[in-house]
Amino acid sequence: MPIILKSMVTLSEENYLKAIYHLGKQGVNAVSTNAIAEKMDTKASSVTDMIKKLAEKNLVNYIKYQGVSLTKEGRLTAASVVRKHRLWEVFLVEKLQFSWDEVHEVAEQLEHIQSKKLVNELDTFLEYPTHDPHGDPIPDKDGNITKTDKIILSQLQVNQRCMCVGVNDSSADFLKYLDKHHIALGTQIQILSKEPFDESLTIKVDDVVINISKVVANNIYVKSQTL
Amino acid sequence: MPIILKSMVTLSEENYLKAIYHLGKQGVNAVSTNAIAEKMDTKASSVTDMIKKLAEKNLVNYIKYQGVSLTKEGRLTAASVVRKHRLWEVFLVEKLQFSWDEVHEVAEQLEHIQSKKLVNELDTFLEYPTHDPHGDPIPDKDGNITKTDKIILSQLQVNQRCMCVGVNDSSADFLKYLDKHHIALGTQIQILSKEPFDESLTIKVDDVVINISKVVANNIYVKSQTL
DNA sequence: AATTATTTTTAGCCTTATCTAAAAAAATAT
DNA sequence: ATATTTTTTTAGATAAGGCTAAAAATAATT
Repeated sequence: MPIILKSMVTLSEENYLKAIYHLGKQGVNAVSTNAIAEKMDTKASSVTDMIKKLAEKNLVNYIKYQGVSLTKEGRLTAASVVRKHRLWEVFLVEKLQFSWDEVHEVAEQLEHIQSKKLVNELDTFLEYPTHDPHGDPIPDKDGNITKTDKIILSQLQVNQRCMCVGVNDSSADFLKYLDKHHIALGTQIQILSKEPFDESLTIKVDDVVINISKVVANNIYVKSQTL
Repeated sequence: MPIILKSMVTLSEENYLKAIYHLGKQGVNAVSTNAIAEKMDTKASSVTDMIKKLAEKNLVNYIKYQGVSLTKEGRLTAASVVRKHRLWEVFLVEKLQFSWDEVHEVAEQLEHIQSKKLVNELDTFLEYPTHDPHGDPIPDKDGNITKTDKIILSQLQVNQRCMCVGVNDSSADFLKYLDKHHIALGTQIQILSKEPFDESLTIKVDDVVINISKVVANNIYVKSQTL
C-alpha cells in the first residue's frame, strides 16, 4: 500500500486556489487567466506560471489557452481555506470586539494557519456557526456548504417585506454605509417604491424611510418574508 | 514634520529577531552567528546574510566577526512577537482544548499575524494574562516583562518545599513526561533526598513519591515555599 | 610567536514568486 | 476570409531567502 503524502501547498498557492474557487462559483466552467489576474491584483503571466504549478500538483485542470477549473482535491483545499477564513471572522466579531468591516484583512492572514486541531476546536468553541458575519456560508470539513435561497434586494417588488441575510460586497466602505443606515444581518426591510429613472429604491428600515441607489440594492442579499 | 514609516519586517526577519532575543536573554552581550544558526536550524552563511539586512534596517547592532545585539527597535519588535506567541498559547490552552505540549507549533504560526487590534483584543479577552502555559512571562505592549524570582528545582536543598512555576524546556516530550508524573504549574513539590552519585532527586508530588533525573530537575522552575 | 582549529564572511548558485516585453493563439471585426 | 484586437503564454530578469564551498578573521594550542 503506497504512502500518500498530502502535498504541501504554499500560502501563495492557497490564495490562487481560493481565487479560482470564488470565480468558479459564478456558474462558470473554466476560469480565465485574466479573471484570476484581476482578482489577485497581479499579472497574467504570473498567473500562467502558478497555474502550471497547480496543474502539476493536480489541484487544477488546465488546458492551455482554455482557462482552469479546480480538481476535487483543489476544491477541497480551497474550501478549507474559505472555511478557516469565515470561522476566524466569526471569532473576531463574536469573541473579540471587531465590527464586520474590520475582519477581512486579519482573516486573510489567519486563514493560512495550518492546524487541523485548531480549526476543529475553533469550530466547537464558536458552537458550529453556519455563516460568517457577512452572511456567507461556512463550508464544513468536507467542503460542503448548505446554500440558502437568498435573492438580491433590487429584485424584490414594491411593497414586499424581507430580511437582510447577507451582502454581495464585503468592502469596508460598503459595510460602513450599511452601519450608518442601520442595516445589519437580520434587519427587516420593506420596499416602498422604486424610481424608474435610476432604479433607486425607497425602503423602510426599522421604521426609518431611506433612499438607496441601485448599486446598493444590488449588493444586499435578502430573504423574502411574503410571497 | 517627517512621516516615519515603520519599516516592514518579514516573517523570516521576525524569526531571526526572536532567536537573537532569546539567546541574548542569557546575559550575553553579543550573540554569535553560530548560536543563531543552531537555534534557527540553518547555516551560518544564511545568518550572516540576514544579519546584514537587519543591521541595514537598524534592528540589530552588528560588527563583523563580533556577533550581534538587538537595538531598541529590534528588541521591541522581538518582544512583540514573543508577546503574541505567548498570548496565543494562553488562548489555545484556556479557550480551545489544547494541552501545554501541543501549543508551540501553532503559536509559531500565529505569532506572525499582523494586527494591533487583534493583539489588544485578545489580551482583553484572556483577561490580561502575565504568563503563558509554561510559566514564561508575557511581555507587555512596551516589551517589558515583570521577572519573577524563580529557581531551578535542582538547586533546592533536601527537605525544602516548593511550587512549580515554569519549565526551562518546553519540548513536547518533556511536557508529556511532566504530565505523566502529574507535575503542572502550581504543583507542590518536596525534596526528599538527593542521590550523590548521579544527582537524581527523590521528590514528593501530591503525596506520591517519585524519582527524577538531574536533567529533569534542571528543567523545572520552582518558587521556594520555605526559606 | 607560530601553527592549528574554529568561526565568520564572501562568492556563486538555486528556488519561489513576481515582473516586463515579446511571441503565439484565440476571438472579434471588417 | 482576412485583418485586427484581445488574451494567453513564453522568455528573460529580479528580489528574498536559503545552500555549498572557499577565503578571511579570530581563537586556541603548542
